[in-house]
Amino acid sequence: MISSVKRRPSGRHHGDLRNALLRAALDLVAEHGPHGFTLAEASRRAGVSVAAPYKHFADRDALLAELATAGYREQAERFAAALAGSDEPREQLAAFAAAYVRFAAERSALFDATFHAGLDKSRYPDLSAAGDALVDLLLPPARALSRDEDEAVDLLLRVAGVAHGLAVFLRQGLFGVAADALPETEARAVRTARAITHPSDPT
Amino acid sequence: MISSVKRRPSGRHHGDLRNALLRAALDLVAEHGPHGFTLAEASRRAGVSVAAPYKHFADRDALLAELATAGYREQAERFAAALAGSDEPREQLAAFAAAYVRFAAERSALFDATFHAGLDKSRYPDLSAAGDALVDLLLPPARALSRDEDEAVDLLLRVAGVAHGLAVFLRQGLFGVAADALPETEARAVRTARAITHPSDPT
DNA sequence: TGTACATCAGTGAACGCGCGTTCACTGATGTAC
DNA sequence: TGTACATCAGTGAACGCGCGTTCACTGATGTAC
Repeated sequence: MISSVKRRPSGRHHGDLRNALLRAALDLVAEHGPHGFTLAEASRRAGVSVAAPYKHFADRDALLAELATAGYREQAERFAAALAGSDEPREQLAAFAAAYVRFAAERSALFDATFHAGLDKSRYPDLSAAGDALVDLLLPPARALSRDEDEAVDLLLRVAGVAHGLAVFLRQGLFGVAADALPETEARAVRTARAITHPSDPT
Repeated sequence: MISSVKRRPSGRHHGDLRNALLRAALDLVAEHGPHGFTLAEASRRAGVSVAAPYKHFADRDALLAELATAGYREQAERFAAALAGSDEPREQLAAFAAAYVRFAAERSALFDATFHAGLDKSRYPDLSAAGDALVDLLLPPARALSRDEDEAVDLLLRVAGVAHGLAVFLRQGLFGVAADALPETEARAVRTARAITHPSDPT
């Protein structure tokens, strides 16, 4: 195994415990769901005592919040790339919907961490800021298709709504094995987004 | 308080512990989420020892599964009523979407119990049967708008997808206080369902 | 009507478990002189 | 270059807690005779 980039791969000190804990936590969420993560088990997997995490995180929830924040940031990257694929607002929103579904399938633990961890967002400013950034990223194409701000928010919520619903259904296995069903579900999300943004949509 | 209908409102025996436990469990889910429910606390609220529930349920998950099953059954009632409001398939699906959102808002604990409890459905035949019954109920209007079965399933999933996504967003407070936003969210679900089933939908 | 008995819903005490968190500590590292 | 020292990431033992589950039990009820 090629050792990851570390500042100090020293004897006593772990070197990169912070990230090792985040990775272990993500694995636990992947295996047991967002509530199956425990600080104790994450410590064990990182090869460290149960007290060690407290040198890097205030408490259990703080670690989870950091995971969720990372999730939002990765979503932002993916959605930005999706929007960049076209300059037609309708196609941008359709690409966003597809990217949303893909994120939930490919990074399902991170998806769970952002949506199902049950964190009190207001306690974690970085987390809510990362969430707000997503909205800021996605509003422009919705505005381009809308008469006013209310309509833009409405449109975005509807497109994000389908994306989220289909993503959750995919995660829950309602479409059979998740990996097999991904392209199909992406296509479904795209078609639905197009229907929602269709000029003849009887709004 | 008017006492509920009981077979034996006797001294030593509780009379209706089974239902009292289910009600207490539902309250706990409402207060702390689907993972905040504990058998011990439910027993306390029912005014009974922690061992008492085992006379009525095999274990903790069995109680939760019963709650989820009840949730599906109530959804079935509500959706059937929604479909009965029209004989136009498009309007039936739109009414279903609205009813879905309404259920999530008005019976949020039951909604959480059905979707976020993380139960292994295959271990509870009654639960999965109740879930299947929902699909059977909703497929007919989707079939009426589709060329074949695959298209019908696809259509239903897309409509249910928006309904679910908007319901979750509403639950998470993305639209402000849930109660205030309910009519608005229902309307959004209806409009989106109509857009999806619109004849000119570029499928 | 009275009595003996089987049933079974609920008791209360106990179990082992894993958790989050705290604490005084240690020892490798980097730095100042 | 060598030495004294401050730093601070990680240790290991311990805490109190609430949980799910088990167990032998009890006593009110309904029933058979």
